[in-house]
Amino acid sequence: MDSSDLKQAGLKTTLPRLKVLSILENSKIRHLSAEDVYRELLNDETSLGLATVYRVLTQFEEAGLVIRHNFEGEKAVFELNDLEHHDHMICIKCGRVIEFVDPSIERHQELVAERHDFTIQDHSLTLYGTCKTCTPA
Amino acid sequence: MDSSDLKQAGLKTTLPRLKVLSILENSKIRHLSAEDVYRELLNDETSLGLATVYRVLTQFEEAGLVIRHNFEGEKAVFELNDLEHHDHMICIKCGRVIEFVDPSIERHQELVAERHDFTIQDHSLTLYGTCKTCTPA
DNA sequence: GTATATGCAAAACTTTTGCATCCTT
DNA sequence: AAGGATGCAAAAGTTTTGCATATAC
Repeated sequence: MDSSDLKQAGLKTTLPRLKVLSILENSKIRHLSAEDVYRELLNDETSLGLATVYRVLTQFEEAGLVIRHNFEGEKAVFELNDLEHHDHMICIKCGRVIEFVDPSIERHQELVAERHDFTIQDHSLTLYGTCKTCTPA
Repeated sequence: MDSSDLKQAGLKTTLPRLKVLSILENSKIRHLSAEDVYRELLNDETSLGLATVYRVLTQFEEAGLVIRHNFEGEKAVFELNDLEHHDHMICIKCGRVIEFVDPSIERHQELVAERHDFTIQDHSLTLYGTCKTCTPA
C-alpha cells in the first residue's frame, strides 16, 4: 500500500495519512486502536493529533483500506484490509488475536440467512477463549 | 423470572430490580439498551436513575440473568437470558433482530478452534444485512 | 489559488463512580 | 440495626466536531 492507494480512494497524499498507513503496515501487532497508532507516532519528530488519527482511520475504513472491529469490551481496533476475509479468535488471557477462515461456517451462514429471507452484507464472528499458551493443561 | 431469581443470584429484591426485570420480560423489543430501559420507566410514577439501570443490568449480567451484546456501532444492548444459546442477524435498514441457531456452525467453530489449540469460552456471531421486508426485490 | 486536511480544544456520548440517603432483611 | 441499594452529580473513557491555520495539487 502506498500513496497510489490513497489517490485511488480519493484521498490526498498527506503526511499524516502516509504515517498511519505505514504504522498499520509495519506494526508487529496487527489490530491497533486509534490510540495505539497515535502513541506509536509520539516518538516521531512530527506526531499527529489523536483527532487526526481518528479521522484518517475512519476515512480509510470508508475507502475500504482498513477494517474496524468492535471486539467485546475493548475500544475499536483497526486492521489493514490486505488479506482475504477472515474471522478472529481472541485470547482473553494474553490478548493474542488469531485469524482464521472456515469455508463451512461461511457456507452455513449463507444457508441460515436464506432460510430467514435475509441478505447478508457483512458478518462478524469472534471466538473468545484461551490460546495454546494460556490454556491450563 | 421473579424475585426468587434475584435471591438466587444473591441480589436483594428491590423495586428497581423488579422493574428492570419486568421491562426485559414484557417489552415488545427484546434487545434493549440501558437507556431504552430507563426511558420505558420515565412515564412510571417512580422512575429510576440511569446509573441505577446500568448497575442493575450489569449485576444481572454477572448473575447470568441477561446477556450483554455489543453490536457494531450501537451502544450495548441487553436481552433476557431465557432462551437457548443463539446468534443474531440484524437488519441494517429497520433494525430488526432475528435470532437463529445453526448446529453446523457451532460444530465447525469447535473444530476450527481445536485446529488452533484454542479453547472457546464464548463466541459472538452476528450477521448484518437486510431482512425480508427491507431487501429490494 | 482553492479546496481539502490538520491541530487543538471543546463537545458529545456512553458508562462508571463517590457519597449521602434510603430500603430490605 | 446493619449492610446493601439507590439517586444525583460528577468523572472517566472514547470518539466526534468547530474553527483557525496549514498543506496538497
